[in-house]
Amino acid sequence: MGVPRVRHSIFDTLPESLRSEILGVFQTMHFEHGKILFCAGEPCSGLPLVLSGVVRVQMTGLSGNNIVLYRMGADEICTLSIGCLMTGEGFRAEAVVEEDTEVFMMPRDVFDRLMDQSAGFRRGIMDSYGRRLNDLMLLVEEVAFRRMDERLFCWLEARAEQGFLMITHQELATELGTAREVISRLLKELERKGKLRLARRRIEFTRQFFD
Amino acid sequence: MGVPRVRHSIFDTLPESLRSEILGVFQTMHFEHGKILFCAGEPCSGLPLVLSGVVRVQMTGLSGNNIVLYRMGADEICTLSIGCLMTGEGFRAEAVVEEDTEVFMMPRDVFDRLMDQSAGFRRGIMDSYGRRLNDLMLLVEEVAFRRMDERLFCWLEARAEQGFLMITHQELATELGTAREVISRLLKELERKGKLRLARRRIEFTRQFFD
DNA sequence: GCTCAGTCAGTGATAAAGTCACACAAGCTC
DNA sequence: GAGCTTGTGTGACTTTATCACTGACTGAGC
Repeated sequence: MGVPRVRHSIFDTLPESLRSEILGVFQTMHFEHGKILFCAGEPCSGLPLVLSGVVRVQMTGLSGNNIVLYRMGADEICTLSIGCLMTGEGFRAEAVVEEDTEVFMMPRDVFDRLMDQSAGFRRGIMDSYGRRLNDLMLLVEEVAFRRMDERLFCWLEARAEQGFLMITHQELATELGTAREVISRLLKELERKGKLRLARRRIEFTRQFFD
Repeated sequence: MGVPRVRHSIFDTLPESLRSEILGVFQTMHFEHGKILFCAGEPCSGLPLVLSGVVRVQMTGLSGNNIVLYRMGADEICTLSIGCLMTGEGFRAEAVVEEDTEVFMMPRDVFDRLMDQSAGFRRGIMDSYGRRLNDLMLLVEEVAFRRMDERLFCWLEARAEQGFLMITHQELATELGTAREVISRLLKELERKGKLRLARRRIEFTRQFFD
């Protein structure tokens, strides 16, 4: 495998001495596909910096339904955990690893120290917070006002470049925060229109899809 | 009117010298009921610290529908503006004054300086961010999964202590991110059940409401 | 190969919520 | 009072959610 290039841009602005000290102390953690980075209600053991891979953050409603809130990719920070880390209360969300992931788990005291000592670090954290807040606001708008057929189509469109997707209707329903039956019916409708071909766990996009 | 006690708890942890300097430079601004603190897309002139009053933050969907995201009261910080302030892009939200409000409008350079110099200030900002994020996550869950009759009832319940409310159905619809007709029908239903009495701009709670 | 259990998808019936169109009523100005 | 604006009520219809059930596909074990 070789030694992975372990880096995160939030360290770029640190003075050299501080950086090498931090990087020396840290060990990176590996999480495989399907592993849970943190669960709903669990106290937070540190601030995860995502070095590579993809982590999905989703929440379970009181009704038991799920919805995906956002994803974190390489070079992102699990902003959600900061609140967790500071107040000690867990959030009602869980983080599931979608693609094998490397994470720096930054302990609380290191986080505090960097917040104290580095303006660049602070800026990175605040940026991340701002983006997350914006994402969630857009999500509220989407869930409240957009039609499901349009939302589904957009979601598919954003991942159609490979020509097909391996995903179950239930997983799609969780992405959009709706029921499996709704997705099944909308997909069938798209298949009737000739934009898709459906199979078990598989959605294939036809040329028509892109018109 | 007398001189209002102009204070905000985020200043409490500042060293005395810094605090008196900041407080000396600031002027508080007054906003009256109905005034707009900031509009969607508008660049941000500073970080508003709410000293008194109530400000409602709402967003307009692409469809033109509105939904209330959250409210800010005395001693709160308009966290949303920080992202705005840092990236220079406006958010798609607007802030409307509900009860006459006093605000410290903190300029960008002062914000940066306090972030640099005060751990307490940083902590206050991060706390505020965490709470906002949590609120929005709960809102996503509510909008995605909860039934409207239940949401309406909870909303009314939380403000029923006075025995009546002066509000239009359209305003209620904006609170919950739905259509006016939906609210009208649900309210009529509650009236039929004897829990409310409806009049123009007015909802009166009967004893039955509280059972 | 065959059976069986578990997972995944399709669908009808019904209820809840959103949209459209319009009627009408209350309060305001002239 | 006439004419206007704002707020509410309601029918008709569409979209979405929920419930209940069916059957199809897949993999493990025999």
